Amino acid sequence: MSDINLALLIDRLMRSIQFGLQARAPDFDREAVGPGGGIVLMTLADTGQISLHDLTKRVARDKSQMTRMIRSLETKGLVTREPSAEDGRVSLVALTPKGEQIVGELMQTVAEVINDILEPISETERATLRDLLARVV
Amino acid sequence: MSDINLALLIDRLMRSIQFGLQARAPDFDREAVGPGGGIVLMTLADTGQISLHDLTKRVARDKSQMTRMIRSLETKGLVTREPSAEDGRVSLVALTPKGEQIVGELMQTVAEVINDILEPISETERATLRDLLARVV
DNA sequence: CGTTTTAGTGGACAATATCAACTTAACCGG
DNA sequence: CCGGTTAAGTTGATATTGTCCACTAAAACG
Repeated sequence: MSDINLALLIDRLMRSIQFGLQARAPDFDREAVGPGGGIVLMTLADTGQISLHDLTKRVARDKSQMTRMIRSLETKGLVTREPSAEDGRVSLVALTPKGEQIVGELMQTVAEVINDILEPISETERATLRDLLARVV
Repeated sequence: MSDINLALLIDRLMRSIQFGLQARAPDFDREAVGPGGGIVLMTLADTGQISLHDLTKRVARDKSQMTRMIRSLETKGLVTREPSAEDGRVSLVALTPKGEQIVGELMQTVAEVINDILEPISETERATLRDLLARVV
């Protein structure tokens, strides 16, 4: 039928993931980065070094918010910032070794949680789901 | 490969929807229910009259948050609450006629936005996506 | 050059989330 | 029937996140 409640489905799915992670958070979120920080870290693991501006667009958050988030992660020693050589305005963000380690643990836990959630659908269907989502974003 | 960045994909998709809606918000969000209120209203349209407790579980939010949200929607005249006859603890929430109208406009706009976002995939693929999501939540 | 974008920062404030304590009503075992 | 326990809702306090706007400094542009 209609696209109408796709939004509700996605919202509920997102919530399920958050809840699942939260239940296990004590095991892995030692640095207390929270959900927002987790998304930023995982995105950084995905992209490698990236400008704050591009990172902001990628995770679709407010730029001022991103400034604060990066600063918080920086003081925890998980990311570094260095000014760009070509453009004096941009600052490039990247994971530190410690950040890499943290994001590794995080992604493993996320994978486990999502694996649980996707239990009702088959392996090939999961691949289909990932493919469809990747194409629309 | 891995399930790892499915979380990122879903987050980005959710964000896209929010942004798309926000851009059009002045056209339809006259009652200023905001994203949270919108989800509650659409869920109510889905379920019909429902207890606050079940509603809370359905949208996976905190019960205290839900209390406040419903009260806010109530003062806007979009929902009603009536105590359950069978159980003196539960209060049943439902849309008012005005709420029905608002949620109608909202769902139409949501459908348009999602339609735009899903542009890169075909009609049958959209059906597949909806089906898969519905089965995992 | 002067003007206009663009990347990033900072402040103020609104919206949501989270956690714990509390009230009242149902439930349940004796 | 009664006391203890669980469940539904409410309230309060606080943390986190989101949003908007003004501002600086460095490109880009004509």
